[in-house]
Amino acid sequence: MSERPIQHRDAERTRAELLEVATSVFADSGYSGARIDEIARRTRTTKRMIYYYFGGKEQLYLAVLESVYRGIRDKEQTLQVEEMDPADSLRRLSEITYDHHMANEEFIRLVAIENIHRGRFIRQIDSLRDLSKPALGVLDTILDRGRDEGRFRTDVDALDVHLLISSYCVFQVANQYTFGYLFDRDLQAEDQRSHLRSMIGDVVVAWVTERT
Amino acid sequence: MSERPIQHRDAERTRAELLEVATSVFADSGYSGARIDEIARRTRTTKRMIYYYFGGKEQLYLAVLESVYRGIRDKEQTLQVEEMDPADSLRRLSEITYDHHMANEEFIRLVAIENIHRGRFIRQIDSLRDLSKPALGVLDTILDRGRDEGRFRTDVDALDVHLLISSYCVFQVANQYTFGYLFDRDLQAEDQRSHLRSMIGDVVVAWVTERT
DNA sequence: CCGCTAATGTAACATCCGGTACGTTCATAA
DNA sequence: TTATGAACGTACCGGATGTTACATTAGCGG
Repeated sequence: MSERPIQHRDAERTRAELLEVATSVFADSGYSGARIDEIARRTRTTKRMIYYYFGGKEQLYLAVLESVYRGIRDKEQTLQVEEMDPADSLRRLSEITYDHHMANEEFIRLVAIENIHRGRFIRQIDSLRDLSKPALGVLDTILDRGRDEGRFRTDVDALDVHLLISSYCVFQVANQYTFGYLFDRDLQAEDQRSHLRSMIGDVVVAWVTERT
Repeated sequence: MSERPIQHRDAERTRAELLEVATSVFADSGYSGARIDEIARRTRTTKRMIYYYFGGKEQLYLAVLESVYRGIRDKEQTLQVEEMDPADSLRRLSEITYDHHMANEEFIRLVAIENIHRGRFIRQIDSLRDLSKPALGVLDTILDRGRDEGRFRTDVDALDVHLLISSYCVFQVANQYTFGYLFDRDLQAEDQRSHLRSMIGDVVVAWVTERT
């Protein structure tokens, strides 16, 4: 038996592992449904460490929330919608958002869970507010360009567009199970993807494009 | 102390009261978060009766799910989108859907909860499938009319339109807490309502309207 | 090599919570 | 009136679950 040179007593590793597993368990089962014992069991450490590093179940959940939001925003900031035709930019942004949501079901689930709790936990993390608003900057730039070129309506707000795109993309992930069951359509199916992926861009562009 | 002539031993009333309170508690706290004791406490009967009438927590939750879905579909079927201009009909349908969702937060929350559970419970209630699909009939009729008049695109599916409208309306209720907090905009605020209410109709009409 | 402390493990505790055993009461029908 | 069963209440059980008291070990500075 080859003893792996496991780094024992690695505070950072232990903490990180707990956070990672906790993210997965909370996303799976919700706050009440998640079990401290299960989180511990799935790591290489014990329940005791959750209290040592986080203080308790609630603080662990808060740490999870903050970490996933930061992770998402970090990823978002690396995305670049290149300088191009404003309509194409909107399409591109829509597709990026779509892909992004599809690839981060765990995050969407945690957001849904947080909303079930009426935002009770997220309200305790002030730092997240400042993280979100800049996300509208790109959209604002695109809309400005389109308006300058006289091709976009002037009465459409960036936040409204964001709301529209978010709604669509979040729904496909968050409500896939009930929708899929009730209407017999698997929103995650490969053959649906390309259609659904391009659809929201069409919708947005059709909406913001000025008609004469 | 005037003894109210309460009807004791009224099986139907007891069952109904349990179901009503359970709906509220499950919508508030989720399946795991809901407490059998709390449900009982909020009724005029005892915990024992939950097991007498429903069998257990899970069966009670299933009964709640089925009853709210039936209630929603019943209400939907009484709605009539009158014969009028297809574009106006779409706007009207959008607004009806918007109002409907805003007025039924409890239902939206139960759907969200069910999706957190990946539809595990709803899949046990076959009867709900047949209840949902007819809801697309109205939409189909409107789209047909618009297409016949040569004013709507021919490649837009009723289910796609439904998906778009649902996404938008569900999101406003389901994600109001995180969205409201992160972007500092209360989606339920009175002054937002009229704008958000008319917006989705504009979006849909712009999208399905044929441009030449 | 020693001592100190951060990091970890063990084992239990106290409470919560879904579920049930058992007894009681009321309404109805014969 | 009485027998009977549906409807209801009480009190409790047993396991699950978040939390902690206490003991232990590894690793680092001196």
